[in-house]
Amino acid sequence: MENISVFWFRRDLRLEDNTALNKALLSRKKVLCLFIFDEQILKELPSDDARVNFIYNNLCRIDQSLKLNNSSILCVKGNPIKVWKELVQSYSIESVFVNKDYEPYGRTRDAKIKKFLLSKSIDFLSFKDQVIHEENEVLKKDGTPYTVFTPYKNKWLDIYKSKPVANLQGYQNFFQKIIPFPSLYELGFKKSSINIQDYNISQISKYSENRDFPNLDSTSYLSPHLRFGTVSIRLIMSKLTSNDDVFMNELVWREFFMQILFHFPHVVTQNFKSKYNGIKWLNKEEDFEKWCLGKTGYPLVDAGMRQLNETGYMHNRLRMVTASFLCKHLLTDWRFGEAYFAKKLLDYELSSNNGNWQWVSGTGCDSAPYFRIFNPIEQLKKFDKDEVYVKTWVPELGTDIYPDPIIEHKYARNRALEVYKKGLSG
DNA sequence: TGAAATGTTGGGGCG
DNA sequence: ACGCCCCAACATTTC
Repeated sequence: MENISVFWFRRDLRLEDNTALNKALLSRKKVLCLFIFDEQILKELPSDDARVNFIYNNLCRIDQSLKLNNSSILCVKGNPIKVWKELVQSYSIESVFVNKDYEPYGRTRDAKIKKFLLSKSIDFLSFKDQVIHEENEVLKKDGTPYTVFTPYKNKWLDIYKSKPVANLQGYQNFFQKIIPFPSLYELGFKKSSINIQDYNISQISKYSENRDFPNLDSTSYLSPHLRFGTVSIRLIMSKLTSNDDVFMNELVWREFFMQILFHFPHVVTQNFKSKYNGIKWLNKEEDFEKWCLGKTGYPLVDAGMRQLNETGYMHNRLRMVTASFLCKHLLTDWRFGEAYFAKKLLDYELSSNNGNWQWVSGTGCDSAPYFRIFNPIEQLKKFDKDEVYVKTWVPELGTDIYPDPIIEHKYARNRALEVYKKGLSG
């Protein structure tokens, strides 16, 4: 049996500028491409999940280009460790190439599989690909991680050197075998009504002037593509100019929260700052329901939530407004909001979602102070003055079907200040 | 990547 | 001309 390398696709669904794939193709062994639909993860998802659809469509696209070269993606569904145990029986594998995953679940999974493969004398080689700087590349002088954004960003920029984007080399090195690609139905899923759209790089140059105005719809729609790796972060960085510093900041925030999650994995379930542990959340079920459905009676909050529910996207400013409303006005634990966003957002990324929810709730590292409370009426005046955005998503606005405010702003504000103050310790 | 409360200033109306 | 009041506009502090 021919010795081969395996390249395992995970959240890097592209052939272009893919670090581990390029390394594999240069390894002088034929490269078999693999994707595993992890049943552990899939079983939590609805059968028409848009993100599964997106992954599936991108794998199909890649499989089609590989088939032009008499190769294929081996696409299977199962428990990753079990899949690997079968694979080493069916193929004579010399090395396995992956791009590094930094999330707790991925790290545990990879460690287990690496151990198994090494026991079979198979190399497990992992590479930095989804970030510019990974967890231990941006550290303070004493070698510990940053927990404050600005100094982190300064160091990040300080050590950034642009690298040329790698071209795909060695198409002829793909393992020559045509393997049928499973249908979405065979994987236990069906077509979603929600679509992940292409990104639009040309919006980036206007990011700093437009970013606060949701009605302009001037977002790049990059986030799901960075999440699933359908574009490389190096390619995006290479498109930025010195005028794009505000946009670049957001990319640095992305890596800031990734390294926070890496070094402080307790944030997944706990406050980053334990002195906020004493906050007495009200967690009223009916309030949370109304927030989820976009029926709070605050037009801007409701518009944001309905945009999320209907499209899987939410404009950045609305993420702050809706999150602040849930935590501060409704005194609902940020974990409920985080879980809802995780379920709905097409660009859901554990590190960013968790980091930003904790930022809003005041419990996170370098977060907004607890007494900073967004006024949804003021925010509407400032950022959607002509009410174009709110009317798009809340068509019944102004009629008597539209509900009265769930809570009075001034009362809610004072209540939040009190409850937060009382809950603080240390 | 807030907002409200409080403080200060300065112009205009008026006696 | 002057002091007084009112209040808008802006600045600072507080939450």
